[in-house]
Amino acid sequence: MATQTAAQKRAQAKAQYDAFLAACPSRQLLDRISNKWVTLILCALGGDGGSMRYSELSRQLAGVSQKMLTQTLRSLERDGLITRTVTPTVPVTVCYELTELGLSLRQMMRGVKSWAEIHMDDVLDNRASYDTGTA
Amino acid sequence: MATQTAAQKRAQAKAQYDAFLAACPSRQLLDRISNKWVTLILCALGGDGGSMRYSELSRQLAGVSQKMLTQTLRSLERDGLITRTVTPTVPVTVCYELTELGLSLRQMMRGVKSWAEIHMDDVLDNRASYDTGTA
DNA sequence: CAGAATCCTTCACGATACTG
DNA sequence: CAGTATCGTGAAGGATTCTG
Repeated sequence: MATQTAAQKRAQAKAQYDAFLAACPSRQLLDRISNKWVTLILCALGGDGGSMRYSELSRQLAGVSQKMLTQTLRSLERDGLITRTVTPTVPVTVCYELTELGLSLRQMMRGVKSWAEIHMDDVLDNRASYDTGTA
Repeated sequence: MATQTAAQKRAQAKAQYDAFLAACPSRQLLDRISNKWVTLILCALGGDGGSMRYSELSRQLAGVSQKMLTQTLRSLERDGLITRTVTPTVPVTVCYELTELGLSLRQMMRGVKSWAEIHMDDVLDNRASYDTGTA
């Protein structure tokens, strides 16, 4: 059977992909996930119950357009980082949730988001120094 | 003296910034660092001796244009994540190195880059399933 | 070697309007 | 509520040329 194909492939994967190479698929993947909205969506999901509706996400990610939100969610769903669940109520209810895979990436993303918040003032100071020529 | 201004501000910073808010400076910072080239540059620096020349970076980050490389390096320098050292040899020698601040972010970035490489096949499988409609 | 400056294309993204 | 579809623009980013 081929039920372990993915596992087998993954066993070799660790040495196979290299994002430093332009043609490597992992370069494109890195490009997709190195994105403001991806970071924020992954951080938002798993916040409380681990499941959020479209409108909740829209509210939490202040300033995101429907287009960007939908587009990013689709991309994440396609890559298997989140699941989309439609409940046929009236009106319809859609919930997004992290998969195991998405959860594993969320750890890093939380780190990146926190880094930005924690070191904001350091960066601001550095910019001020750089701009005024202060060594 | 104002030598501890930065430290004082940082003491409050942890609760002050929130990247979920559109107007928060940390949102812009998150946008800047959530970037393919930023990730790759930070990963490249600190690789060996911790210092790299412009041409070395250019070679390592396959496919990067001079414009993007220079632009990203300037941005990182301005934010205090890397230092730029010019040695007036003939021809001139320029070395880039991570600062403490840059080093702290590099940890996350290495994680993100590794994640992309390690989970590439998982993502590829998920995409195939999504595209063919295979549940 | 390590850029700066210019031009030019494309596409990311927002705004708007419509649907089940 | 949770989208899809269309349009328009501004800016990101590549290619090219020039310089200390």
